[in-house]
Amino acid sequence: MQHTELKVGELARRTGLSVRALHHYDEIGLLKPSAHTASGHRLYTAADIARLHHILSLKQLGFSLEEIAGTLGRADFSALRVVELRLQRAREQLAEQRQLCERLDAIARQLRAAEPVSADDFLQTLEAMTMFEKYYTPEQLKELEARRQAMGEDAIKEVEAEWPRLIARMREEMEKGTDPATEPVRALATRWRELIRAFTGGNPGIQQSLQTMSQQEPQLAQRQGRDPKLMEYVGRAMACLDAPK
Amino acid sequence: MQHTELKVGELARRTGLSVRALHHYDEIGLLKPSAHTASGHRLYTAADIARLHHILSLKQLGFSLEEIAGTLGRADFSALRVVELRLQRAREQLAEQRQLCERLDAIARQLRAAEPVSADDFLQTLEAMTMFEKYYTPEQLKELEARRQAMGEDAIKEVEAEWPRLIARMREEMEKGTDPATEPVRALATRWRELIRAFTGGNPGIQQSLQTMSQQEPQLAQRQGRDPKLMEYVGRAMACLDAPK
DNA sequence: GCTTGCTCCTCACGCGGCGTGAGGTTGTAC
DNA sequence: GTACAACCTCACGCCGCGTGAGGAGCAAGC
Repeated sequence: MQHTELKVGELARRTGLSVRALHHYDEIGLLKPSAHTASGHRLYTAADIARLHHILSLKQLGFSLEEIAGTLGRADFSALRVVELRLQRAREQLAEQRQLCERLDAIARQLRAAEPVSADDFLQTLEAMTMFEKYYTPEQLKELEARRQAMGEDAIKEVEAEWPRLIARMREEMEKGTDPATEPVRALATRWRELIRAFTGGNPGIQQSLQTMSQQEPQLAQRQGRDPKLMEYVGRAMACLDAPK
Repeated sequence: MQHTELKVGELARRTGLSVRALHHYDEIGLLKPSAHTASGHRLYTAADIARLHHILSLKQLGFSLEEIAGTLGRADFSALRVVELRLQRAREQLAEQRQLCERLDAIARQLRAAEPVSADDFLQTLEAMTMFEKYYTPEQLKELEARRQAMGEDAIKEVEAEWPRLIARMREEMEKGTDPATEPVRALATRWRELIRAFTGGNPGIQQSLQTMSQQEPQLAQRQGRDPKLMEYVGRAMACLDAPK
């Protein structure tokens, strides 16, 4: 029984840790070898090795070195409570990871479905997605996704291409000073309303979220050419649609 | 259009970032404000803000600041490839998180089922579990778990209490020098075999894993009092069981 | 004895993404 | 003029080590 004390290298080899890690544990007081040679080499006894195994067990469960030190420090801890707390944290992290995967997967699917996308388009899409996640509830997002699926890729692209044209034509009329109650503004406003309805599906919650978003994020509308003046003009045209001719 | 340039504080407020974070992005060259006041205050232009939004989008997807800088640096990257790589990483992390949750949950269940457990028992159980995860395949672990469920807590405890007694009695006989072919060693060996069979369920894979574990981890057996000499004695007793009387 | 080659030792900096001061200047309001 | 907020630039701290640098201990072969 003379060879029970190990030097760092040996212990590192047996546990799969690095020598540096063992040095670190020594530094922070987590595992101090109970003996040293005359020349200062660390000697780990059987008790040290047992402690190290406990440390590694707790480490596998995701505890920080500080938590491990605290736990091993006083032996009167409630194991169940410790584990349950850790489990709760792990569950939260799991949920976050899952969300992240879903986000990435959604983006990847979009990218695969679309033509090779320019970097700019990609970043713009990303921004739109984060915006959506900010203003729409998860259920609303699911409904929107379902509607997109139902419409099909091509139809979506058509709509996305139509919007800028519609906005441009509306602006023309506004700048010409056309009365919003008359044609062709009535027709444009009707189409405008149709496109919005195609998006919301008539869901009042989604309508509400859409409105909130466009109010809170004016720069988004701005980039699409929907500045406040134009929107006011469109608003008047809509009102005229509802009013009897 | 005179108020489009923002100072750090304003930008921080609008994005939810900290001023320090923006300083950091400046330091590492990720987002350098394109203008400064005469006195050196940072002024973020609309373009800077747009870039920041891109940065935040990519950050939400779990990219590191360095990766983001690289991605935004050259505009010719393949969005799909970038996202797919990130997705792969995220999936791996998700799998790890899930495993961790399962481990923690298994331990929590054990702790809830058992009486209030001492810290030492807890750590010992942990060690046993990590050992098991090392030597048994996931399917084998599931089978073991199922068999435990079927046996019930109390039966398991009885067996766990019986083992040390059985080992002690076997050691007595060995030290008395009893012929392993005779009673009462035959009875003890028979019981020994029964207990092992109750554990393995006769599954040859599990039998194999059990053997591998006890060979690779002699200190585990040692702590239970099953030293090499005793095991050799048991082995002889087993052989006598199989041989005709 | 001396060298070779391995293991051991003690500093000490580095990573990522900032938090958190310290200590000083600028800008704005009363 | 004076308060107070917002800005500035260092610079250290976190966590769990990796990765050297520069030197001493230790067994084996010449």
